[in-house]
Amino acid sequence: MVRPSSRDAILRVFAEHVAERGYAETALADVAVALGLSKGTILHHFGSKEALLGEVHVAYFGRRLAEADYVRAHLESPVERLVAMIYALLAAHRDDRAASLTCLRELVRYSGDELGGTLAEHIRGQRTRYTDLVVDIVRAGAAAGELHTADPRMTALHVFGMCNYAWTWYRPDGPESVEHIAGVFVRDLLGEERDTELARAIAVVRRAPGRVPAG
Amino acid sequence: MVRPSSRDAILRVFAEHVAERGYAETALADVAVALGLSKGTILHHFGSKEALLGEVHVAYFGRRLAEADYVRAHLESPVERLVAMIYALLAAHRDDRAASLTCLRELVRYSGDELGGTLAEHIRGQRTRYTDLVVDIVRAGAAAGELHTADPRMTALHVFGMCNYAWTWYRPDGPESVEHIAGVFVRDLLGEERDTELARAIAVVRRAPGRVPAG
DNA sequence: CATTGCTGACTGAACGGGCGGTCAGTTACC
DNA sequence: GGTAACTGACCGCCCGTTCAGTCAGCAATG
Repeated sequence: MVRPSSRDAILRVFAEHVAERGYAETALADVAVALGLSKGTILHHFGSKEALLGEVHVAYFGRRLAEADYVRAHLESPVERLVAMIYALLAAHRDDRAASLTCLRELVRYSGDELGGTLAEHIRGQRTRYTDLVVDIVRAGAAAGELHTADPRMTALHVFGMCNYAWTWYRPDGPESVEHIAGVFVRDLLGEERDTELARAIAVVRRAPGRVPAG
Repeated sequence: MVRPSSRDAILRVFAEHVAERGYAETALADVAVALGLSKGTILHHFGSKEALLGEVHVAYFGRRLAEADYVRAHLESPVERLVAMIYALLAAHRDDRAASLTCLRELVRYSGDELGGTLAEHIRGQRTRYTDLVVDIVRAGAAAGELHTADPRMTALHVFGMCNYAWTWYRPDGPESVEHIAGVFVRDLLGEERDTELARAIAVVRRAPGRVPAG
């Protein structure tokens, strides 16, 4: 295999395997042969299997946070921002598929407060930041009277569940497009079609940095 | 340990372990010592670790389906039925906790079309039936003009995600009660407080069969 | 240019622990 | 005494991790 940056290739193939089979069912030996490398090389670069998973998480959340910052910078109204976040989360299932599936499958490894080194702590920090971003959007929308909620944090968790759970049923080659799904979800949540907001949100998210172009 | 029906005890403790650690990280030996049994006994009753997981799934979905049938029989309006299903799904996180967590964690094992014997097929059948129940409720509500959706199946998946994803953050001893969470979700979805429907739904679900009283 | 020595990617064999599963035999109950 | 629950020792595989060593590139040296 080529010399430079096997790291990225390892990360990518590892994520693909975990996305498909799950972490525990993924053997480093399989990843190695898929890359034409030896098992030893993978450990040489990352030290342990767990660290490898950690790096996939950090990279994924880095991308989502960059995207979110871009949305925040380019859309003003809370409704548009919220719609954009919904679309972004769903689009990641299609365009950043391996990492999305990996992180959503193995989410729980970094949710509890169990210790786990500085890496795990960092990942928890990223998650908290992302969550807070959406909570703030919901709160702002409620304050502006543009959307209604009895509890912004719960509504944010509602949104995360609605979008993230799609990993269990969404298939890129399925009949429903991400744009259609986002449209339905937005309508469910906001009570009416929001086609203009949706169109703007889609346009902004598509231009956002940190996105992996559809494979 | 007592002689009769170790089966149920094994199933229960196994589910508790999987709920806490995950399937792959659960060792049958640990379950055995927790029960004061030997590993051999567990295999003697269930044949394999996988079969054990399967039985937890079957029992869990059996309970949810019994509950759903009861709701269907005791509530007429689609809105009330939908509210009841939301409450039931959330309440299971509290009252049927070990099985809920186990099944939601390991959901994916029975979602793909990968083969897996008659048991896996049976479980897929249960899941399909449950999904269809909710899709039908949404469709009926839309037809009656009582709720709006651009796509009943997507809206049903929205509801499942919203409720099921709670496994990643809901804690029985947390600040928010299941009733509060259900109230917020229902409001998010239906656009306004639905306190009377929620109260009726809660009352019906609490009387439903197949429920495990809060531990 | 040839030599030397360093660095870091890479290898492959071996290790060792964990764990699901097997089985021949024992115990307890009807 | 037949049946079913139960045991505990054992097997064998899988897989993450270790490690001593190879090889390619490269910079400094003369």
